[in-house]
Amino acid sequence: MYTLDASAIVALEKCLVKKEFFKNDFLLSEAKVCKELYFLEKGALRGFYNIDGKEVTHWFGFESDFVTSFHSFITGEPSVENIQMLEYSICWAIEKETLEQLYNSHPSIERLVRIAYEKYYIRLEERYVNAQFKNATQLYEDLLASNPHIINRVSLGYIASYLGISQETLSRIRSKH
Amino acid sequence: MYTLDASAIVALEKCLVKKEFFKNDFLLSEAKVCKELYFLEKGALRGFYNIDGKEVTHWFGFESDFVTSFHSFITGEPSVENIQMLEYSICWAIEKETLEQLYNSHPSIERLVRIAYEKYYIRLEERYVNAQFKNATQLYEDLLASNPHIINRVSLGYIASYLGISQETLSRIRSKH
DNA sequence: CTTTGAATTTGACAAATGTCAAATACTAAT
DNA sequence: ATTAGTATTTGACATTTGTCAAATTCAAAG
Repeated sequence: MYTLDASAIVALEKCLVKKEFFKNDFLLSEAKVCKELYFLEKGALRGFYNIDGKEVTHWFGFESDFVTSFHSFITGEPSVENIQMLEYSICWAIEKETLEQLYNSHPSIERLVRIAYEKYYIRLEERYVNAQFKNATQLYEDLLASNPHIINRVSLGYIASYLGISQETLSRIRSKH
Repeated sequence: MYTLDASAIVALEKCLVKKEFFKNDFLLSEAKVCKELYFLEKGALRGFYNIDGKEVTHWFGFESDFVTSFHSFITGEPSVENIQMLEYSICWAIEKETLEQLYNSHPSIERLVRIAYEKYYIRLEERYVNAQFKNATQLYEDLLASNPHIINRVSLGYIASYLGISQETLSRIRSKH
């Protein structure tokens, strides 16, 4: 893991704003432009779309994750997704403009972000390939193997959605142990 | 689109190596560590996995794309994917170590890459959500709408694989206009 | 401990897509 | 133009997963 130099840490800390949220609070609602990036110190949350009247959870965030609607944050367009807390959570927020000023004054911060994007990119790529080429049972077993803690913190309806399968199918998979 | 300052362009050009490939040549074979990033000036290629004895194409590259096995390039682990040319192509290659030296001497190059990752991340995210929550017909129609040129340059078997559906299903969708 | 609402499971059936084999169409080289 | 090899389409059927409704289980509040 890349670590910032001391002066960058000082500069960054001056720009972070602590925000607390309770279960079910929204960090972001669709149609709003997301102008902040968040670091999730404690808690859990989900990103979801409303598609044809249904909520589709496509992503979870946990401790130490960077969180935002990346599409909205990067493009400046209104968000098409919602971010909602699954538990009481503590976030540190930074404005997009502030972050970009920090990039100019502290290249090590831009490097930290570049490396974070690399990590997140390959993580998403792996999920993508799995989702497309594994069946429902394999997806669930892989999740159990790689992120067993999710099962204990997230309700099964959200997990089914995250895996791209119906809740009933997930339930049937679980009933076969 | 972000543009480099003049000195960065000069420095970068000194580090790029031109490579030509013919149709069906491999840019990368699985099990090899991918230590280079490529800029595709001209041509087309595909990334694919061998899963259970079947080739699964999960990605295409065209003119102006950055190309590599991101997982292998970033982690330094052996590639699990192959990259193969679909046509005669011209690439510009840069070594990972060389690129990292350029990050240090020219922050604008690191910025260019950071912005490229942002773009690639949200592109992948969009594909991911589509793949998971649209049916085969919608996926094909979306592809026609957003990337009509792909149909003319890539064989249907690869496109079916890319969309995560069987070639027969794609053929039946097409027969209904 | 009981109640109430939410979460999860189960059953019956429908729909979408995959698989395998065969037929047809296309392409490039002779 | 002919041929050989490849790409694409079609048919018949199997399999997986989704949908809807109902039953059951769980969890929090009183």
